[in-house]
Amino acid sequence: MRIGDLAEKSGLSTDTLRYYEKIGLLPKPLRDTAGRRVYDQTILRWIDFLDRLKSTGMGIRDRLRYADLRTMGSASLSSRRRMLETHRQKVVDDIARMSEMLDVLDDKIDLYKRMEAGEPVDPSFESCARTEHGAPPSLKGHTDEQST
Amino acid sequence: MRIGDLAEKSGLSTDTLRYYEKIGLLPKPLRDTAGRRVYDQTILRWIDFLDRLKSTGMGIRDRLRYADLRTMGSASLSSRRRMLETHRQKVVDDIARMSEMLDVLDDKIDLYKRMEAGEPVDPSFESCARTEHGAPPSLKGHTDEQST
DNA sequence: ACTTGACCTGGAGTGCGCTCCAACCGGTAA
DNA sequence: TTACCGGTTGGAGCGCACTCCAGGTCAAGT
Repeated sequence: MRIGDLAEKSGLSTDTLRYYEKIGLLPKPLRDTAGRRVYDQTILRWIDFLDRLKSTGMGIRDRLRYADLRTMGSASLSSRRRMLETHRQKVVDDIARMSEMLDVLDDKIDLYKRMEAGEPVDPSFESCARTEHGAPPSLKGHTDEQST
Repeated sequence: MRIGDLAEKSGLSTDTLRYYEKIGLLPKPLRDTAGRRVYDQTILRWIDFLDRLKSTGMGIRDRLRYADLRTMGSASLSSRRRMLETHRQKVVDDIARMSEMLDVLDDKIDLYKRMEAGEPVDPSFESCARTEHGAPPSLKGHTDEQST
């Protein structure tokens, strides 16, 4: 498997694969007689896991640290577990934040729909108190142009 | 309310507030006689909403576009609604991806705990087939050093 | 009167994460 | 043989989102 095949299978560009190798995220692969990188299938699992770490918000530093620990073998097992547990908590927190935002968005989308329908809406009585809608009692007469 | 107070209340730095103003995310505030920015309380709701958009993965371009639409008033209501609906779907997808990752992490953390306890573990039989653990039948004898 | 501190502007610098490029090399097919 | 294709390297460039700094103004407190 050469770098082009791996790019296709992994969804990363050849440039990105070489970049990941350069910074140490990917192990240095074997080379064929012409000096070209030759990959084993197993690298795909590692890339997939790296992608997951990245797409769930782990930065390059931590991914690099995890990759380094991985090369150290079983001696680093507990360090890696602790990293994953820390990351797990971040993911849990992120899911909570995302879910909250979903409520905010639903309220807002609903409000906009009602306004588009020409329904008279007083933002002060909107259910969602944590968006920029929902004026406090002290503010009166603000319109969507000011608050949204 | 001056920029320092707003920074404290919003959690953004004064530099960031000025930067947001420069690129157009925040409306240009009034100035006092000395040329200093004076903010109204209502800006806090807008900043909070911008923060939410950002922290749920909306990039600066789209936030800028939304901010621009906002300044156009009610004429942009349906465009804004469509943007929010698009973003809502992204958030839903993100939550799904995060939740999936949670399962992956739980499996992996559990595996590591068992390995730390000295329990013999054959990664081939691991429950989680979508991580870099869980070798396909064709691969045999790979150890954590190769696969994790 | 002087000092302190918050503010002002414009512009440079930073870190992340790629992405692109020039210039080159080697194997294969017409 | 020639042309092409897919690799190789090192290094430059880019978009995002700030962050920091120099050098200045102004208002208020001692």
